[in-house]
Amino acid sequence: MAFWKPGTVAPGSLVDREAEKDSEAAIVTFSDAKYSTMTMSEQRKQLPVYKHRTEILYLLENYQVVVLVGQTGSGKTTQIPQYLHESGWTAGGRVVACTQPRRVAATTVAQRVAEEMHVNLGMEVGYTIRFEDCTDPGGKTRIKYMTDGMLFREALMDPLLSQYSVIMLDEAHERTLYTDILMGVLKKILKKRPDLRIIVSSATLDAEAFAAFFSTNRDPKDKSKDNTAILSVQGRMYPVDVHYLAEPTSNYIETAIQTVFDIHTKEPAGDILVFMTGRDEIEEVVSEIRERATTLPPNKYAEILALPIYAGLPTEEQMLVFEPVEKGARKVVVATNVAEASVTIPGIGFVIDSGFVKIRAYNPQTGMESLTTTTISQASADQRSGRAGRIRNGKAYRLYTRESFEQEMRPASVPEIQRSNLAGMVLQLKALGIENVLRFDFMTSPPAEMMSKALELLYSLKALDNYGRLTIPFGMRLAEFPLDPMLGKILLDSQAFGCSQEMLTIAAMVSVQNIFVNATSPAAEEQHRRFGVLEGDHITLLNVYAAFITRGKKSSKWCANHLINFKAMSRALSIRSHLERYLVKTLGLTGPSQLPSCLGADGSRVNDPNEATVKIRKCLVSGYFAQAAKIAPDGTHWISALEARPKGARALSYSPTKLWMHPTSILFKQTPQWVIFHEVVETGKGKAYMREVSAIEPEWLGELAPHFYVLNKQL
DNA sequence: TGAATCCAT
Repeated sequence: MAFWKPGTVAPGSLVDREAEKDSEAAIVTFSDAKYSTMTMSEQRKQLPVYKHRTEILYLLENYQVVVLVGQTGSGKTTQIPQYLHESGWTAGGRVVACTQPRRVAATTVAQRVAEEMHVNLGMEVGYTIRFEDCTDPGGKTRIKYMTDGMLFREALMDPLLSQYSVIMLDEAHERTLYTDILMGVLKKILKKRPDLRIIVSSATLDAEAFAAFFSTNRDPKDKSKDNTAILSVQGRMYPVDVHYLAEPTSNYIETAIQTVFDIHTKEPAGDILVFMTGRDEIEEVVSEIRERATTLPPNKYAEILALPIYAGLPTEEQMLVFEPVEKGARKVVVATNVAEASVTIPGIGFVIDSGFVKIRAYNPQTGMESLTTTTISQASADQRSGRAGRIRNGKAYRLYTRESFEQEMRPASVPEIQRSNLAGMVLQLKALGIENVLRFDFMTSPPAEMMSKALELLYSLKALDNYGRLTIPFGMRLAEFPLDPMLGKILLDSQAFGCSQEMLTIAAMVSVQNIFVNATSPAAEEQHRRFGVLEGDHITLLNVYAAFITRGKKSSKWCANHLINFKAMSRALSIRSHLERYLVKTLGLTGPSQLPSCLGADGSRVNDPNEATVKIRKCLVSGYFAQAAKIAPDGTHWISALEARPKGARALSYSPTKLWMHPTSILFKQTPQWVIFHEVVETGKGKAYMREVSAIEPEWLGELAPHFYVLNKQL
């Protein structure tokens, strides 16, 4: 059976593919080098998805949207794009895209597929992630792995995504912000491009919902009008025995530790993975296990090795969890949610699940994000348990009752789009020509209040006009910038302030996390202070960066000496150079040398330093004016400047806000009267901490944002 | 006066 691909003149034929197989098999006998060729192709056929190859291709002929329910280990991500390529979907210069929620996934999967196809990565098979385009500039790339956010951005350049014949939205059940928006955008594109095909790869739970979202069939009785189909593919997973607590625990940390020792003393070999919510808990569990392990009779039980893993941990320490332990010893990895989907630790036979996770949620009333410990969803619980069944039969110990799982946990987590700051996304939708964003077809709509808040901010940044239309050229330029709108505005305005070089550095530095290694230690604080200035964190970061490229010669040794995270600095360097390229292009300049600086090229202050820091901080105010605060009378905290706005000019939904200086800020022990800040994080204890803070003069708010702080005498 | 789930552009 041959398949016809809409819009193609050269359908692939099974004859060709049979010939390929023959030649491969024939060559095998000649050399060991080619032997690996056969094993790779044999390996491909062993994957569960291979059995569904014909069916997948058939469905794609007949349905615009195929929802693929595929469990872990089915091989869908690496194989389906290859099947499409082999059967002609990439003929005529067209491309098959496969989106991933994470950068690492996009790069590693592309690497693997390039190996399977015996091509160089970046040619027939490539990937695109932010700031890294590993595809063929000559247009030879046929299979493209990319982050979901990148595909969304590509729609800005080409609203019909015309080069793609098939787009596979992988891991759609994770419901990331960009996957969700892409679904709405693709639904619109499908109306104009009947030749386009979409594969939505999802977990069992929401397959019907995805299909219903894309369905254009208004007549459920007439199946011939269906444009969507659902297909299930088995995974390669071993069964996992799930155990619940008989009674709820009041202390899951202690219960987790006890369960570790129960497993260790009663169960056969196999490493243990423990899910906790954050660094503090992880360190506590790890040190308790280490301590109690010393009391076990050494000749009776194997050695037990407890290791932490979380995103903020330095890379070298993270790597330890992937190393095999000595024979006979048992590894206990205590992890945050990184181990649920982002990181796979080999050799896990047992999972202990606290049932909790920290999630970030945006509060439109205060414009702040909070970080709170929440009960996980049933889908998360199953995903966590599944981590025990990757090598052989496993066991999962859930530190909650079956009743709690069935009655208290929601089936799936709240989609990201319902708990995010939507300003950047709304701006990009406007740039895509979607004027009425409130009526955009979302798979799950965000709360109306979050949309209003986003529109209000964009209006105050002058990216939207009185009618809610994108302003030209400013709003359009801002939308094209791959940054948060407030940060984007300071870069676009930096030319007028004469400090573009400095703002590029600052924007890059606030975009990476954990510049200081182990920032809470006294030694790290001391190093931090060496770069510190009273103007605040932004200029301190500028000093760190300048020292890194001049005195530090971009070396890892210098970083180690100053307790600075080398990986973070390298990333900042790369982000900066990309932002620089964008800024040069957006401003219509010929090269980076045309971008003004208020300091010397090497970061030393050749001009009046005071004048320079004023320029930089004023420029920050031009983008961050909505995030300003004034010190409280008792000097212990700050009050959001929104409080100082006249009633009529206050945010639609406004509540007065106390803000605290984050202990990692260089201004922690200082009392600047007025500040602006990059972000606020509200912790579980209900305290809102400002991060990346700079001292400002209140007059600047009136001068640079008169439309925002209307006639305010209090400033 | 004291603190960091995790991604993405």
